[in-house]
Order: sequence, then structure tokens, then C-alpha cells
Amino acid sequence: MKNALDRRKTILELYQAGLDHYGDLYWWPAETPFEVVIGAVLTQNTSWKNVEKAIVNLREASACNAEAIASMHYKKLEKLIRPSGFFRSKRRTLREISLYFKNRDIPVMKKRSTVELRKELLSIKGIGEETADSVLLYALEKNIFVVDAYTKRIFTRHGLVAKNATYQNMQKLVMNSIKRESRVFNIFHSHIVEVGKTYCAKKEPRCGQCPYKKVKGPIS
DNA sequence: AGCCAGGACTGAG
DNA sequence: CTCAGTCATGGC
Repeated sequence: MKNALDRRKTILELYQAGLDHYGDLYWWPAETPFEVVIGAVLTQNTSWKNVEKAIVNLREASACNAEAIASMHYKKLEKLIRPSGFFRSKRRTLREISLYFKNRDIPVMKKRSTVELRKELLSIKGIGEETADSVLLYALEKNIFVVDAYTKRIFTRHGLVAKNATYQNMQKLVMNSIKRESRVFNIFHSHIVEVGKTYCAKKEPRCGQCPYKKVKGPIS
């Protein structure tokens, strides 16, 4: 709606502000690519604290791999992931995506087209845009930016996008604004999650120490 | 004691 | 197509 150039500039400023504060934080809390997949599913509308408990359970059951989950009895899987909430639907989704990954090779997948992989992931029930993109970026190191609730909250509060902005609006905005490298998208999203968790709560935002504080958007 | 969390699907209208 | 309702646990 406003000047597209101003918005791109604002994205760059946010990115730079994050770099100044956090450095090139480069992250997803997982030990293997498939653990990224598990975490991406379990963290749907759920705090990471609860996801950790479920992942610990899975690790202790030696079940952080596609084969184990695909062949596990649903009752047992539900019990292991219960702490992360929505355990019935997540158990289904985890099983489906495990069946998908079971017969595939990560290095081979990395060479395939991002668009095709994304379509395949989205065809799995329980996998939406954010989860698919998290898998693409953090497990397969594809050049794609992940939009989450923090992204939307921060972008709207900084007057970057309207409150009814869509996932693709925000994804394209970022991908047209900063360098199209998975490493850069990884770092930026990492910053956003850290800022979101630490300073940008829904109810009582603590903007005082927020690294993004000084950045003003075109709409605000 | 409520509110909320790194969503996605479904059924109305 | 938009959108409220639904799914569930644990932390703060």
C-alpha cells in the first residue's frame, strides 16, 4: 500500500539491527535434519518449552527418526508427544511426514526444486505454509523465508504491513528485500523469534530494550 | 487463575 | 473467500 521501496529499506534496517544485537545467530534447536521436521510440527501454536519435553521423550525412546515414528503404534506416539499439546492431530501429522521422509535421502532432496518439494510437503495433511517452509529452510537449507506469528506481530507493529497481510505478502516482502540466501533467511528468522519471545509479547511488550526499537515503518 | 504459545483444518455464511 | 471454532498441554 505504501511505498514498496520504503518497506524494503525498513526490512534491511530490521535485519541490520538484529545483526548488531545478536550477531549472525544461526539456528534451529535440533541435532539432525529430521529432528527439525519433528520440531516444526510439534511447535505449531505451541511454546518451544513444551516441544522440548516431547523431543526429549522421543530421544529417550530412540525415536527421532522417520523409520521409528512411521512404524510406532499411535498410542505410544501420542504418549511421547503429549507435552507439546494437540497430541492427536500432531501424531497423525508426524506419522504422515515420517512416511514421506522414510524412503528419501536428505542430500538427494537438497538438490531438488524448492517449488516441487514445497508442493509435496503442503500435500501432507497437517503441514501448512509455515511448517513446510521451516522444513525447507532449516532441514533442507533451501532459500526460503519462514513467516510466523512473531514475524506478523513485529511487522505490523512497525507499520510494515497491514494487519490483514497474508503469509505470502510478508514472505515476498522479505525475500525481495534482503539477499536471497538460506543463511540470511535463517539468521533473520532467528532474530525475529528471539525478539518476539523476549520483547514482543502479545499483551505486555517490553519495547525498552528491543533491538528493533529504533526502526520505524512507512505506515506507522 | 487465566492467558497464551514459533498453526492448520473445517464448516458456515 | 474470509473467519470463528476447534484441537491440548504446561509455563508464567
